[in-house]
Amino acid sequence: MPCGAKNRVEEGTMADELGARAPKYHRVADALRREIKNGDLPPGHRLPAETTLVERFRVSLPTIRQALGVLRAEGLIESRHGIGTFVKEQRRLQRRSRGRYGNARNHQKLLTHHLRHEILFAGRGQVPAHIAEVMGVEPGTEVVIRRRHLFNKETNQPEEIGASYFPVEMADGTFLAEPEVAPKALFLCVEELTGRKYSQAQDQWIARMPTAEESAALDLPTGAPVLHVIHCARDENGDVLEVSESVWPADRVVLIDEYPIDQEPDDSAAPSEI
Amino acid sequence: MPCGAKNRVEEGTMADELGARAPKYHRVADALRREIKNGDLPPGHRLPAETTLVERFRVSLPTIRQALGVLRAEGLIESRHGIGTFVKEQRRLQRRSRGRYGNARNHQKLLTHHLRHEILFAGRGQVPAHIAEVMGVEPGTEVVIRRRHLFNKETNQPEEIGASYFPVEMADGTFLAEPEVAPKALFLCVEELTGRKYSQAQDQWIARMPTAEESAALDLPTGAPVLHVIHCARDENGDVLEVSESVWPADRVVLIDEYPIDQEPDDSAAPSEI
DNA sequence: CAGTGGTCTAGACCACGCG
DNA sequence: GCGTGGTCTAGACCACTGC
Repeated sequence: MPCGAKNRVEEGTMADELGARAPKYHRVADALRREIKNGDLPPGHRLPAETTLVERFRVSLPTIRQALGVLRAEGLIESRHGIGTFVKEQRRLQRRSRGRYGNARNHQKLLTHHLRHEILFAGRGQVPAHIAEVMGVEPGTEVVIRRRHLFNKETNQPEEIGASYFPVEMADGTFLAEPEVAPKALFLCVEELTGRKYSQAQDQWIARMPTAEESAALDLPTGAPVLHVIHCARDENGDVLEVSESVWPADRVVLIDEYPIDQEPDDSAAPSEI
Repeated sequence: MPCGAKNRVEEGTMADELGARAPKYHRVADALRREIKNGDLPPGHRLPAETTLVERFRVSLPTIRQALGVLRAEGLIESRHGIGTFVKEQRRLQRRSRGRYGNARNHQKLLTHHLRHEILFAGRGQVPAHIAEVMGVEPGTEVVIRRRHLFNKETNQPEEIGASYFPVEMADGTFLAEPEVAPKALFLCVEELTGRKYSQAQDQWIARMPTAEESAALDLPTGAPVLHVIHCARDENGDVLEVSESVWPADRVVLIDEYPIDQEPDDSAAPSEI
């Protein structure tokens, strides 16, 4: 540094907001975050080049890059190699989660007609550990698996990674094990094939960071998390008819769930000690 | 580098897994990830020191740190300053989301008896923009707000950040605007105070990266996302009784939702074009 | 005190997208 | 070609923890 001033980051603009002892990258991130939040840097706008920020904040390039890394992890900005760094559009598509069942019974069609289905795999396979747990079977048990990617028909953007798992004795030999797109909602197919009715469900909601595969398949920017739902449907006897899971890019999608609130005390739901 | 070999990262161990053109930090992350996944580095185990990894992989310290940053962002490891870097325990606490209502009607008590409540604020205030939207009021409208932090009684770890918002004309002047912990589930209090019944709900599920405040309040490791639910409850006329939101540390909590599946086609849920 | 991770620097070269 | 971000290096010093 030319003069003796230590810890000077755009003196006067931000020195008083955080203690002077906060890391430089933190203070740079804070200053940029404030400009984004208050509208000086609106969504879609390009940030100054990293080298420009180096001059402006009087810190080194790696420090600037660390600051941008913070904002990237917060989902506020997105960098495109060779082009620049941009303020992200914060709009999320709204997708229905549970109105699904009643809606599909009504219209007897695919649950998600605004999406293009791509069946990656359909057939027998070993159940993954996290699915085995909710299915109540040993890890590695053979099940019928259907893996799919769903794309937005308009933008062609990937919007969901999904998979369904069925007990072998129920689904093997049926078209559930064939890679054609089903003619209507899967659960209606299962009900027809087996004569059993979907009557109760359990959903597990998980937020986590994506695997490298998910990151590529969903076209996720670095640092963006995913929303992962594991859905287990049973008949009235409590036998598992289907376990399905979906993974959404959380920076682009919010899930909406609408349901009635019971007016009566509820004993049916096992009160699991948690 | 002493010899001319470019792109040599622990030659022979990993060079063939990814193309030799993959970034070094990527290949280092991959090698460590594999050791974690296959159990060579079990949960809770300490990784070798960064300087040790420098020697082992023959790359520079910043590169090792970048690789560890990848794994940290995936939630696989956690660094503790002055101590070391550890493989994270992947267990998540299971918390119920929806059984809530029926359960609480049954037992007439607090929804979450395993948690310690800390009321941060109770009283009138301006409704935040994202809540105003679901409430159907102008941003900045005055509402009654209750903000709370919930801690695990056993471990004393923060487990949820929550807030409830009520229309002023409904809640002002009642104990809902006072900072004492309510004697039973809030919605039962509201039903008693207003004589109106909670009859329908909408939940929005969002996964995102935490703000700095949330990161501190929930004691989140760097790179861990949060699960954010915005819950809107209405009476049978469609009037909003309460909007509440909860933010959970996604690396420690999974939300469980159990519900019956309708046997009849459902027309009630507005089919919103999405 | 020694060992750990956290911050910061001043460079270098590469890969990408566009004009 | 030029400007952008992506990768990588060899250092330095600081801050935290536990012995």
